[in-house]
Amino acid sequence: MARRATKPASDDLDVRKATILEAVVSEHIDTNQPVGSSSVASSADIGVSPATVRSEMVSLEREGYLAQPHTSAGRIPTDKGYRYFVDHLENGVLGVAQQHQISDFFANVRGEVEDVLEQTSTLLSQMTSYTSVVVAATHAHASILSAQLVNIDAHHQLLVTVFSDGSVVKHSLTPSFDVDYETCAETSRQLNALLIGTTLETAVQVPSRQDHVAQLVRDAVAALHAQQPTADGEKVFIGGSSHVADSFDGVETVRKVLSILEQELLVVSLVQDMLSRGLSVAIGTENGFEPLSTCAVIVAPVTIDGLPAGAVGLLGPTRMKYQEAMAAAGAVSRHLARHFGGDEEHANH
Amino acid sequence: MARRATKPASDDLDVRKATILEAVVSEHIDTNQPVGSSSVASSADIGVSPATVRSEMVSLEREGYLAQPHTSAGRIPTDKGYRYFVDHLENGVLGVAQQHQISDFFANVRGEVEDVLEQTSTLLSQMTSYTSVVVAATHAHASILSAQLVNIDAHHQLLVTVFSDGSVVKHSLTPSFDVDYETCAETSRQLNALLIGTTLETAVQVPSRQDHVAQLVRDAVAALHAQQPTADGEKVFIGGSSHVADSFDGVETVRKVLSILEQELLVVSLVQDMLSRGLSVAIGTENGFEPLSTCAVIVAPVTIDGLPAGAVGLLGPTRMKYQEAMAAAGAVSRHLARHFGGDEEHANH
DNA sequence: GTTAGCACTCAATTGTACCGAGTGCTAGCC
DNA sequence: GGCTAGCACTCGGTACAATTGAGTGCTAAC
Repeated sequence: MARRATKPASDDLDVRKATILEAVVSEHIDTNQPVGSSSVASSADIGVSPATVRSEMVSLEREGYLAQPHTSAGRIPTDKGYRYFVDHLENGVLGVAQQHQISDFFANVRGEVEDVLEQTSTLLSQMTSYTSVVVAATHAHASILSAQLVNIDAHHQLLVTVFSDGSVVKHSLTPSFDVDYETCAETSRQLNALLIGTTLETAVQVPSRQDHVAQLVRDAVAALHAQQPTADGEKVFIGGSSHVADSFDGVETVRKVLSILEQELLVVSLVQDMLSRGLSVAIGTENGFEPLSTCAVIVAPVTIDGLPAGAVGLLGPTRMKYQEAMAAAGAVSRHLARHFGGDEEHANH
Repeated sequence: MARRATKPASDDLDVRKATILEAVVSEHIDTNQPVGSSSVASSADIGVSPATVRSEMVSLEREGYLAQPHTSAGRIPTDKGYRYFVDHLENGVLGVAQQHQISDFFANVRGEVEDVLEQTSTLLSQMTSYTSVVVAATHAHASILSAQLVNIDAHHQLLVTVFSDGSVVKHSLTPSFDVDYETCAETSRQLNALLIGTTLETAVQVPSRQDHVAQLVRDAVAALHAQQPTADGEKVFIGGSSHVADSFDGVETVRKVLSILEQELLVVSLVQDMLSRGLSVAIGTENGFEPLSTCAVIVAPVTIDGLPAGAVGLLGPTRMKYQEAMAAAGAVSRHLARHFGGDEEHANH
């Protein structure tokens, strides 16, 4: 009660305690069962009896790394225990088969950026058996390459805007007056003159004239700049949500997690939040969403030509296989960066 | 064994049998429990004793409408039993609250078609507590209003095509030669001359010259016409997949169903198949996918200005609340048609 | 044709005993 | 002083039997 021996406040543990903790965590990840002192003691490199392990476990429990479901059961890692485990994990290497799987995928993938990202998310979830998340960053900073107003019919026009990052956005206009082809063409010309080279963050000077073309230009610019800062253009691709069903016990947990995944905005903000806090793994309550308190989330930022371009992530139970999952996420993120970056081809073959 | 009394082959039942069957089905839908003879007997308008009900049930079981989990349990409807029930359901009316919910939604909804459909799917799943599916038909028959080649950089061009149904499609081109702005503009002009007014099913005569512009035109047309007939442009929006978790007992079933839902092509073909067979409800094995054999699927086609434009659907357990669900799907489908059809506004306000 | 009565079946529940994995503590050992 | 063998104790899980009760099928009488 009074004096503790060596490391009081530091989060560093005794070598032996660390070994024990790691043994408990990895065995629990394997078996999903409470881990007892004897199986830890027999676990290879601990030359010490179960009794000793036990007393160390008591201490680890007092310090919050382990917990006991009930008196006569083994120990389970707490979030803090997992955290220690993850922090002291050396970077894993991917199996050769998986490396090949990734390379093959990126060698053969076709289609537009969105298609590639969607398939990437499927790949990642198949590789890991966890639910995967691929987030493509907003194009708020991309400049406009082209803006064109297309006449659907007299009362419906479509503003089609192409950005320098290759994204295309459409906005419907429904003016109260009739519009003909020529008016559209003229509006397109003025829009191009006005918008090309600007970003969505640039303020532009719209014409104040009262004619129809000016009116359309104003409407178009307004529609374009009206992007909700929330829906912001991030695209999210979620793959393998069926894995949620086998990652968690308890239907209620499954429902909660699925229900979070349905809200893409939440997912985006979770990932963004982790990136901004510099976290690559969020364990249990660390992610800030109560319904996800039995989940762990792994993210790996994707950086293309030095710029943040999004992230890939994995969501699994706290008892997930961190090393494998982190290695997979990392590898896929690097491949993505290479695929879209620099001198490489942009999307299509 | 020899003679049966009245209706031998017809799928029509005795009035009393029908009443009993309906009582069993609706009580089982309410309780998710096998239904016994006595609770059917006491169920209102059957002026008959449990014993009589029992002997009728034996006969219903022989004819395949009911099944018994085990000897001393009540009866459960078979798929055939549900089918009879559904076929003899008079059209339900939606609750006032729900009618309001739908009207409010469509009065306030903003954004492009895709956004509206996505939100519609969320609406439908929230109203019914089932997983919803919204399918927007392909634009194979829509004609091209505009085709433009935009220069991303010297080696990357984006072909942006606008169709008469308001859809916008992009295709990346990566020619092996450098392309400048003027080449792009000229290509765009030729593409427009060539493509405007055609559909993707129209064959077009591409130029056979060897200059860069002609090359680009050929590439662009090829990319445009290369649409997989499968991925065909149908958009699918799935809402409320978390409801899968509380619709089914058994993690394995949940996993299977989610895993089907992940494969959008499967979902589309399921819906298309049902539409082409003129089915509005597929119960259990009727839907043709083994993993969905404990599911029922409801679809309601969406017809805009007389043309098939897609469908809305609901997926739940075979013991779903058919009347409510069908009413909801029907109402939403009608509102969608009105929202996008005729003189109404196209998408935006 | 209907039904009351009855014997029967079988899942679900309850109670009991037991096993064993795992613990915490302590006394003795190195 | 740290480690460990030994031991009493805890408590979830399992196995088994007894009991309950919802529900059936059959039959004889109305």
